[in-house]
Amino acid sequence: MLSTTEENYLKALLQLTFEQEDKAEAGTNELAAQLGVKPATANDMLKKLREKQLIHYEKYGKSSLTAEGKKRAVEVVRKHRLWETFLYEHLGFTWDEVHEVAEQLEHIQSPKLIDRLDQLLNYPSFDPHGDVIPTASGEMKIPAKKTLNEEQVGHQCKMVGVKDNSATFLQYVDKVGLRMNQPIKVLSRQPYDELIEIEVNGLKSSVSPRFAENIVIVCNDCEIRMKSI
Amino acid sequence: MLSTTEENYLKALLQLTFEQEDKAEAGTNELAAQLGVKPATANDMLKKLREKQLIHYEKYGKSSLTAEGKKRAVEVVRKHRLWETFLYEHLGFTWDEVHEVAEQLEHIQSPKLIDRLDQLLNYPSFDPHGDVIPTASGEMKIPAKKTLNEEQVGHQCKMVGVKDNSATFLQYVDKVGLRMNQPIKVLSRQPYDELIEIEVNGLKSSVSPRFAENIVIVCNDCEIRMKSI
DNA sequence: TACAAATGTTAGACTAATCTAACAAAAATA
DNA sequence: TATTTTTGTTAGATTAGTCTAACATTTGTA
Repeated sequence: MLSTTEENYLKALLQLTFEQEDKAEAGTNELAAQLGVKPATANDMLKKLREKQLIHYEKYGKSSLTAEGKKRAVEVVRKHRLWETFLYEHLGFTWDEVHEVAEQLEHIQSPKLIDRLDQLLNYPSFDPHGDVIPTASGEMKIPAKKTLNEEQVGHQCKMVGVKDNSATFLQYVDKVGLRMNQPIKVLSRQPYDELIEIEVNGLKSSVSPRFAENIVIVCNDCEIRMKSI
Repeated sequence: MLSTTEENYLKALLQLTFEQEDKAEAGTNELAAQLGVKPATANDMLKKLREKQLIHYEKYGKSSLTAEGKKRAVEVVRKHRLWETFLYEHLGFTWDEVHEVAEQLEHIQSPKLIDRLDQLLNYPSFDPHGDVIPTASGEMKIPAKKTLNEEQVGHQCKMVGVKDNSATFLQYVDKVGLRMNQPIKVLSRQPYDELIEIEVNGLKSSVSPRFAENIVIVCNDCEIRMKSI
């Protein structure tokens, strides 16, 4: 059984090596910064986690998760995101309030609790921030990226980037009410002029195809490919 | 902010001095036994909690909670029992499974979480074991004790004691399936012979008034008096 | 009441997680 | 390439919570 602290180190390492970018290793200082501890502290823990065969680490080298370490880290992330979803959907927390409490709840040890929570929430694939919730077997469903104009009517998606970085475009994006990771619903597409009607945070707008093809989105409802971790 | 350990000591002291019997103090060995630690360990913590003005304690004397300590302990009990109720009612845990997980969940720090959970559960007064859940203001609704023959038809109650301690009677109690603290439902009362039909753990039985007046119960549905703590 | 048993305390040690300060290695750059 | 900067490590100290072993006090009883 891992301590809360050990779990946090594994989670931080996962976030640095897997989720943020696709570099496979993280440095000691970097990890320490992520966790809000001093490098000396992180260094001790790295040695301890290597002893437990949860990470790969060599003196003066970068660190990465072993298969077992990755599995444990993914379990923590899964719990975190399921709790966030529960707090948001069943207890009326706002999306910015859920994280802090989920940081505590993610360390509760009870496989049955997490299974049942997953069931209660109807096996969600995304948390309130739009992040992917790993399945019980540790797989992550990664939604394919596309642009807003390719999205089907009736589907939900979220913006994860833009193709045009001009000030004019970005100001327009802002005016329409689009924010990174905020859910977007595609309401309709006018046959006459191809205008796309969307709803963001309760606010409805119509955007042109020209605009829409510069908004990179991930679709929550579309076919997804599994990323085994 | 109290540590998980400190909270556990306060809760244990509450259980020893308030819930089990009505003696107002507990000894160091007794407290240590309750928590599964050695007396030396408990002794250190007693000094620490006295420093924080959460308990009354003097060298070689018994310990008891201060007003502030009692308040903190009741909060922990409240959280424990609300979580038990949630696990039982919303996640389909059996009543014997809830305790272990609630021991972990009771230490989650988030007033909002507990308020919302209370609301979700519709402000319950009893947990799945039939124990009283303190209110948000720290009051406990104490159900009045009476005997089974005084209970109304349709009400739920639980056995908390017996008046007759003879072997004959106790064996009969056992045969009917009655256990301490197990929910009993009063199904009907025959007008002809006054036999009381009850249901315990799915098992239906009929008992005589003579039998019923020797079973001490608390009624979950009846009027209750508030015990401010 | 005196002694034995029960209860409670102290001292010293251990582990986990943290820190600071000094030092070592690797990387960047002049 | 030599030097500076960044990065990483080690040593030693600290805090919380625990232990064992020895000692002290209180309680109960012969």
